[in-house]
Amino acid sequence: MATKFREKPPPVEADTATRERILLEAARLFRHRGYAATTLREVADASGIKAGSIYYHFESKDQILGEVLDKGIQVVADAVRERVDALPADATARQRVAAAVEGHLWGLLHHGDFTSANIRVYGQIPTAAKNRHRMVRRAYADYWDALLADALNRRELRADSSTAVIRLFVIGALNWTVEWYNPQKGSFQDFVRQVTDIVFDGTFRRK
Amino acid sequence: MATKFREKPPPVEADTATRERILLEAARLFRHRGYAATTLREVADASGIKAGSIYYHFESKDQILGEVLDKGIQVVADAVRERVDALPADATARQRVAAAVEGHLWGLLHHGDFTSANIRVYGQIPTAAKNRHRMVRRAYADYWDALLADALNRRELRADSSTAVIRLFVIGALNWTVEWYNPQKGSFQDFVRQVTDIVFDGTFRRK
DNA sequence: TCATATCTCGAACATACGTTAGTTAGACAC
DNA sequence: GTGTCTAACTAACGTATGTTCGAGATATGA
Repeated sequence: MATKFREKPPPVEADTATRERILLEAARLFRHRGYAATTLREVADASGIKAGSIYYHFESKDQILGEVLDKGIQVVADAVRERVDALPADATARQRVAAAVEGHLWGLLHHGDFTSANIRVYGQIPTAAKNRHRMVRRAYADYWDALLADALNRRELRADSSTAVIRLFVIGALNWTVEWYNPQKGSFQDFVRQVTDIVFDGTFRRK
Repeated sequence: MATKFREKPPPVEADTATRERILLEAARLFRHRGYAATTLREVADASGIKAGSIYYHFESKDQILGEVLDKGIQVVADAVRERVDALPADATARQRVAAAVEGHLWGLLHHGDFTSANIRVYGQIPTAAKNRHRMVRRAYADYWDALLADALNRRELRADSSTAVIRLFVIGALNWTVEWYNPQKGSFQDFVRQVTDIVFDGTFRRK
């Protein structure tokens, strides 16, 4: 039988509001309870709908997880690129990495539920979900590798560790700040300054 | 009716072997799947017994979690104290912190299932379990605070960040290494050197 | 006003979970 | 040999989960 085409395709984003709401509450719950411990009934409750209604917006709990994970990386990557791209062409590597650190921290801490959900949950999800999400992570890691390789070429980066180790160490350290950063103790800008100082120059005075 | 006392109390550790086995496999599964996603039937399977038998050794799944969490901190704290205590009395603060970093990394990476389970799961457990475990964490944090306060007094530590921020940043960065450390890429000692260098002196050359 | 598309609801489903209880087999003491 | 302790087993219980599905409600457009 012949397929009947619509004259006008329906709006791709039918009801954005509750869909976003579901993602937001899911991220918050994944962050604080983990993926398996979070029930769709809780997500629905927090979103002001019933559990069955979730399936109008998503195909499965797994799909919600996927979107939460992706967004957790995306908000950070966007904030980083925005700040690095805003620099003048003759910026030093140190300035570029500083901009990346600030962007990373900003995205991380201003979308804490998505980023923390990503960080906390990623290690514990089935391989299939991991594989689907891996590309997004890989792209962001590559961006940092390029940034650090450039800093090494310009002889601004210290050379006694590989750039891979530096990247893993620094991003790991930055990521973990979402677990202990307290916005009530000083301004965000001051926090960025402290963290950037430690990343660049370490914690001890020079011997 | 009168309670009848035993002449000889039974051995406190009746069957240590399978009990330890259960803890080990539970830690491994908690690490890789999370607490809620790990079933006692999986733990039992991995331990070579049946699910019901777990209740001969433990009162509940919660109790297993508690012991896994505690051990995750304890193995690290022990390794740190051992190395710091072995230093001569006139050791510099830098030497003392270096010993602590090495101890932390050693405990962390040589008992990866317990330490990683602790790190990954702690943020996602019910408040009751968190409160029970909090003291153990607090004690270890205090130890580092003392170490760093001493380094600050001796003017070896840089003074432009609070010791609390430094402790949180450094321990967070160290903890995260369990997520990416690869023993097949270089020796443990070389890894410790790289990480210690970054912690002390940062990633960039001095301006 | 009617028809259609959008969104939500409520009830049900099969499955899987932590936990309990009763039982059994072997080891050791008297 | 009898009784007791240890350590494991099997089977079952009640509950909660992700998901499905048909039926309403609301709004939009002809």
